[in-house]
Amino acid sequence: MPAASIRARVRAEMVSEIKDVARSHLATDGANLSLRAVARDMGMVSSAIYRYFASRDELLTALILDAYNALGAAVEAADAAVRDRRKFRVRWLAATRAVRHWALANPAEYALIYGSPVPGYAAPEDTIVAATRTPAVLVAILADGYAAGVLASGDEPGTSPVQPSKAVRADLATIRGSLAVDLPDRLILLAVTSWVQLFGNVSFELFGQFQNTIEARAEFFDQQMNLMADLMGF
Amino acid sequence: MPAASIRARVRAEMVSEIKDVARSHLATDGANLSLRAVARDMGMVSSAIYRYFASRDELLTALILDAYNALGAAVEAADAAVRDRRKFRVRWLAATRAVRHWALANPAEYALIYGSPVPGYAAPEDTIVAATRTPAVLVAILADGYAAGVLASGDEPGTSPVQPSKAVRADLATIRGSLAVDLPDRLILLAVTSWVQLFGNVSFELFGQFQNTIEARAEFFDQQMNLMADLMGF
DNA sequence: TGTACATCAGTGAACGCGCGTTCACTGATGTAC
DNA sequence: TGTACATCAGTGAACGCGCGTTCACTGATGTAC
Repeated sequence: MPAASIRARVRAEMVSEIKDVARSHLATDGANLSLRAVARDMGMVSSAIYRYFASRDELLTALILDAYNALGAAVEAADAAVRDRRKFRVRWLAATRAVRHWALANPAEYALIYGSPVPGYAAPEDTIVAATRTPAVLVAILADGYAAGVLASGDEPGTSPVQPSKAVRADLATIRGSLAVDLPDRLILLAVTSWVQLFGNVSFELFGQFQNTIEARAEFFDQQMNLMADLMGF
Repeated sequence: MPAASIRARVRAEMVSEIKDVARSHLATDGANLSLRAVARDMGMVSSAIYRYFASRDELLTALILDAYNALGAAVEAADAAVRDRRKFRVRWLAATRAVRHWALANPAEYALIYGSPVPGYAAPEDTIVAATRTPAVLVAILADGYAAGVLASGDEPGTSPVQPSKAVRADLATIRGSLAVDLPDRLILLAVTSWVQLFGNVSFELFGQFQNTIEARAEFFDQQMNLMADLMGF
């Protein structure tokens, strides 16, 4: 192995060690991440960090990207682990539980990507792509169910009293396009609804809104996700 | 009027002016609220703030309390403004839209109460009471609908494929007790679901998750709230 | 109504701490001939 | 294989700034007799 790539490998290890330390700081300080504190923990002088990240914002961006990808990977793995691909409700529960478990295991990173935005920080475009990974899995499960003929398209009367307006249908079309799935409006709408319900539940649990109210958190979550599965028709 | 109460009134005005200035700072700095910056904006020396608030945390707590109460008051007023008390879907839409509008008008305060928790800050018990005001309105609308015989109790077969477990039913009983409403399990569950759906939508819109995805925000929100109304049976 | 005293609001300086970022530098590690 | 040079990682000091909180103090405003 040429010497140059050794240097590159050491460099990559340093980058990931800095991110690891920064992640552990997120847990206590939230998004008020301090470069100096990270450097201190690594036994370096604060200016040394600038060899690896051009600024605090760049480090934050890296952490946000990693978080989206870690969550996305966890959800993909959970769905992929379901042997019988035609058991759509099982896949749905596996994927949504993976979101909850990842969030509970990494609360600070979850807050970084799904909590209130960091003041004065604007996420670059890259993060938007990574953010799509998780919803893509959820929609794929729905699309598979629809393709298998399990889910009703909703054309029959009585399934959806309030029809989406033209503007909403345009948004649904955008989603259909960007995720490249062939689903009728009603199911895309339900997918978004379920997506909101999923993250709404996780955020409420993590951010303390369920305190003194919902104590059987795991069971309640399953109940909610089953309700959404009922709605979608799995 | 006795002189003492003049002093008390001036004092009260100062307290509310400090809170106003602090609120305007929340908008740019998020929860990293700086006492010194607030004092500067008021043309005072930073230590003067301590005549009115014992610490930064106490000021934050006051802002959180105010935010919960302002939101609660807005929602109560929106519901109360519906003349025909038996038009439950209209009341539901009025109340939920009030949440969204208040949040859009006061994004920083919304983030303060429904965003990621401020690191190192623990909300005292008082705030929990104020936090109940908004859900109380939502549940009251549901309870009125149920009392009027408009909503199905859900005892008939086929309405809810997955029954709540014993632990979840215990949580539902707690909610029934603390809000003092007489609703069957199924409707309390749907109330919580709708509550989560409501704030999930508002948070996603405010925290940027709908960027490049949902553009017809107001119409989409109405669509979602109508869907929940369908579910509840209004 | 007038005076002595107590309460209160706000000042200004200080303590002790933290931060992001820049810059000239030292050594070590790699590259080219 | 050996040497001259370039690249790179990390240092240490400094800039200029911010923060929450304490404390002794000055005046003004209220209270009690």
